[in-house]
Amino acid sequence: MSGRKPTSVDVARAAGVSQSTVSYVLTGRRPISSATRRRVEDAIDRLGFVPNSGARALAGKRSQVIGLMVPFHAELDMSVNMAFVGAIAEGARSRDHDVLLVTADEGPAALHRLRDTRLCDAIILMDVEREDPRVAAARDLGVPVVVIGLPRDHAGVTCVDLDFESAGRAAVRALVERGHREVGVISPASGPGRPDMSFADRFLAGARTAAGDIELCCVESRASYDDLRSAVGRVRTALPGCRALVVHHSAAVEPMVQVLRSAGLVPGAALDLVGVCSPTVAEHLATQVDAVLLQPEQVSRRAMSVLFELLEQTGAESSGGQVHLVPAPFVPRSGG
Amino acid sequence: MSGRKPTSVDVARAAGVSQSTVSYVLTGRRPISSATRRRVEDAIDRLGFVPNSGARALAGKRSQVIGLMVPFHAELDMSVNMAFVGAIAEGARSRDHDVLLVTADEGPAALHRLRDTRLCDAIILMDVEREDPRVAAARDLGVPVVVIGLPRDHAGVTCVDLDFESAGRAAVRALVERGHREVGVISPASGPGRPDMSFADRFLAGARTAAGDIELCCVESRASYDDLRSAVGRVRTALPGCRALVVHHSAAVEPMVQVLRSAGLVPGAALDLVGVCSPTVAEHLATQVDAVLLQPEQVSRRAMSVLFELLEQTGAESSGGQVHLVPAPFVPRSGG
DNA sequence: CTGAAAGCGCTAACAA
DNA sequence: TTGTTAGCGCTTTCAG
Repeated sequence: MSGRKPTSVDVARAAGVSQSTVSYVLTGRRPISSATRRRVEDAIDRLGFVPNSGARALAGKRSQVIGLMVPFHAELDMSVNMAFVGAIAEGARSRDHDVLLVTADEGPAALHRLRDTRLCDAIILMDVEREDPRVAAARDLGVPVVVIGLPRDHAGVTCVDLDFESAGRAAVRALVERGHREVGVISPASGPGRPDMSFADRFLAGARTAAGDIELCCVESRASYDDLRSAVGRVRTALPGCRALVVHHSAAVEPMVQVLRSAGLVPGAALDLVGVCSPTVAEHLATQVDAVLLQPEQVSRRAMSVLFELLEQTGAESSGGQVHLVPAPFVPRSGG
Repeated sequence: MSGRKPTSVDVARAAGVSQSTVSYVLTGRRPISSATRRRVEDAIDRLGFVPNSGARALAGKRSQVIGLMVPFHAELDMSVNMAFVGAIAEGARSRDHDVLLVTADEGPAALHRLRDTRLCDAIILMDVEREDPRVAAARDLGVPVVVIGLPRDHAGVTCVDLDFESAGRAAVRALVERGHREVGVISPASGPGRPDMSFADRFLAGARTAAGDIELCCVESRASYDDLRSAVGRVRTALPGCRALVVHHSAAVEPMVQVLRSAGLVPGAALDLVGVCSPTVAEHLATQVDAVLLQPEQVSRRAMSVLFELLEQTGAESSGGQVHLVPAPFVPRSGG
């Protein structure tokens, strides 16, 4: 039983090389003859050597950690959020990085803290809405930041988000193509916890574009039955002949199907329903409906690749401030 | 504009003290006269000094980071999971620590990695079920670990979990006290992603204890409408006169209320329903039902306090291996 | 292609 | 109560 945990010095001794050579084998920052490389690598896994992250961060000025700011409000759709987080964690690991989690209610101060402690090399902000004090802080943080969402004033900040506008277009277009002349659109309600969701408006803008001279009735609703039932009621009051609905809210799609079924309006038969939701929700639906898929994993993957591009730049070139919109594919109900 | 970011040396110079004094002011590991303490603290926030976490970890042998292993399977109730995570993050920050996130599918290897890199001082494993390879790894990791869940072989590992057994007792007892002689219990189904949920069994064990000579009909169901409807059907087939139901599944409670209402069985009127769910779910319910509250935040808080106790011990005393069960309070529907 | 040596910015003896 | 000093375990010049 070796008492102490092995260091790169131990590895160097075991391999009969200098300690810096061990480091260079690890970092790959200079050519190493395959002979010594093998001896070092052998020593490494013979001793079970793992580099000390603190020492590495101190000497190398990089922690190999990505900061991730996550919202924990009860109002949000947590299963979707978890999908974001999971994919981000995966993307980080696949690039030999780790993820440090901070809660959104630590606010802009957390960004400065993460920078100043040098705890992480780059930061991802989830769930950024129209107005958000973190965006200003991110802009001149001096550390690469990628924002998930599309804030109003996003000049100089790299943003990745779902393309809600094209999602709105796709949803309505699908219904128009099925011959509908009247369409109801049910958007997530902006509650007290969500003062300014830009995505709802972007979705509606897209929907209106696709509608052209088609009648559109837009109402808001939370994801509960009773609210959805009343939302459907409002649509049918405004547009009595309407047989086409769009629900823009992952968590509302399943309840909506139930509401409609219990009102005798089976989606796919009595009316057409387009659900705008995550793939998980779409798959678990008993009744097949048309879907516009919001894919959190895709957004996360994109965010990670953009983030690591920023990270690889020297810092001078600063290709920041771009907006990346991830498409939301339309998937007709099984059988087209 | 000061170019470089200030270090403790800069602070020392500005305060006219030695660098170690700055360190001692920060760590509080030795008495400092209030006079110099003030001068140091002034210098600190005049310069905006923040200690470098890498250097601190390297020198101090503590990273001030808690590792958190989170499950990301789609089968799980993500909103509940997020509540766990949020409360853990909060608990860490309130003790001046941060949280490093790793995904459960990195498995036991991640535990070794976290230990060997010295990335974190302690680890929390979420969602540990009956058999879990991570438990063995945790047992002799040499780093404090707290497990959320109750694995079969938990000797030598500190566990924190909800007290599902007493929750089961409370749920059934409440119905018995309301005069019911026949009770249906609907448990979460153990799908392919969840081979061995110990909590479902513990809940049922509690339910059976409280039942005594009362008729109990236990069925499994997933959280969707159609499944729940069929589950209710099965109960009513077995126990035609049964007017008392328990649903043990946060995500199933709201759908269940709908299923019952649409069958003309309004909870609280035609029958009594006890929902075993998180406070969030209970609050958002339109129809008031009796509830046994599973409080993820309480579990997290407990886990954190236990973890920090372990962390404060020298390591010799090893008060590990204890099991901490967090009670699930029964809350009668409004008005008692 | 490899080695020697100087830090990175802290903590914690050891001295006073 | 405070200062001096020796590391922590790496990365990265600077020399060969």
